[in-house]
Amino acid sequence: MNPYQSPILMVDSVVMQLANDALQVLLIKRANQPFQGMYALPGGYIVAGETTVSSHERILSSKAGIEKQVLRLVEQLYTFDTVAGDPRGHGVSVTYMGLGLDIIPTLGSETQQPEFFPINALPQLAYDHAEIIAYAHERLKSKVNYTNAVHALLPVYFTLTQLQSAYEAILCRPLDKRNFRKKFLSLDLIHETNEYQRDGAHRPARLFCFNAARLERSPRSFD
Amino acid sequence: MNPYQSPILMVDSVVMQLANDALQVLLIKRANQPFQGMYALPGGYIVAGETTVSSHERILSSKAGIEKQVLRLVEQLYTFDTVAGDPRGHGVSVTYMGLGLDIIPTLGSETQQPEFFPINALPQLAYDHAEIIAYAHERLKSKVNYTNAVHALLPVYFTLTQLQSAYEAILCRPLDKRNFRKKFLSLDLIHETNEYQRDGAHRPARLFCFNAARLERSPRSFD
DNA sequence: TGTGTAATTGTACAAATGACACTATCTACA
DNA sequence: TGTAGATAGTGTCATTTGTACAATTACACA
Repeated sequence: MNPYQSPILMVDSVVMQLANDALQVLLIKRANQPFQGMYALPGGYIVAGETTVSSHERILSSKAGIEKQVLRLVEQLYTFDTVAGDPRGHGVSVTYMGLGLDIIPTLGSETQQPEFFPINALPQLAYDHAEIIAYAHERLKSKVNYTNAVHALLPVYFTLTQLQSAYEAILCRPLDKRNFRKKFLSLDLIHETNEYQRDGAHRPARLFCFNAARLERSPRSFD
Repeated sequence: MNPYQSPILMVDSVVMQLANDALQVLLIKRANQPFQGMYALPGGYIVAGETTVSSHERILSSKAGIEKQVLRLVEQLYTFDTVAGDPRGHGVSVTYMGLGLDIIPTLGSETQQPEFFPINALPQLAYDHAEIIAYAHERLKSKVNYTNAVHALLPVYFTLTQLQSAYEAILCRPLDKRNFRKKFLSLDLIHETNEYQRDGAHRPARLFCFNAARLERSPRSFD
């Protein structure tokens, strides 16, 4: 059917969420050689009849029990040639980034101990997965500067403090509270509600909400 | 050898250069079905033992006689699933963008009438290639705003007027001469030389030169 | 009612952006 | 030789944006 012998096609996935004031990445412990016992991104081979997108969904479901509805933003990252020094031999890996909230990985049909790790405290990783995660992190950092992408990491109703914490976790640096609020509110990406979050022995925080549930560009960049 | 049946892997290439004050895209006329006689991006199948990068080089050489040294900037764009309504059937296409100067396409070993067309006056295109070109154009527009990517489209020594024309061709809008010069010079991406270009019956223009021959980010964006 | 805790708000200075028009320098030709 | 034609080169002001910085508000609990 196919007169050409293609390289092996794979998908690797960088699933991220916020927890404990940090951006966290989903990793699995490899059950088999190569890199047995080491951590890696969930990934696998693309089979006939699959698009890269549907393959990505299948692999996350089977390896970490994560169904596609759980990911509130999915974006293709980059396609890597995996030749030099890669024990898998010659192949091509299409990588995706998935963002969500309160994701609880479970043992899928292929049990692989899925677990989230803070992006700044990752274990040693198999393959070139450390580079792929660094690439995903850069992409996310830049994306939150000119889009509402952070919506995929937050609940529908959130406080400005939560929003700022999300940006600080993604950008890995502290932000000035007054400047952050002034700037973000001027972008017209969110609107206030009349609800408040009562949290403890202090003034309650007003809850806000994104205008659009889907990815949207802001008129100018955040930073 | 490969226990999995992968989709067909392809590479498509968006080669661009400046000519006649316009950004131009390399197209070939298809010799075979499907889309026989229509224009398309140069592209082809990735064969065993090739990376996507080496496949891209081979395909440009064989289909348009363009050797890799001629492209002064090559960047991967995106990987498209080619399923819905695509006569090739199920496949995955990795797309690259290549930028150069004074590229003269020739009939390669696979003769396909390669020719440059202005990006704003393209003929009807095969497959989803119009979308791929639009994607490449968006990428380039955004890239020249925060990098020195335009260096790949200009000669080593160039005038500020040439530089501005390049930006206008890429961004498809006129720019203010004084603001453009002030802004660009403040970015520290180029330096002046003591050479002048004598062109006709008017004041000669000073020649400038990029500081770095490779891709470099500018401290802030251009636009 | 006082204390602790987090939420909310404004000002002043620096930097960047954007609109806008005239002078300089060369060639060619009368 | 000097004048016309053509492109190169340059500065100011008003507006917007970025950035540094601290006091007050509203609630829970003791």
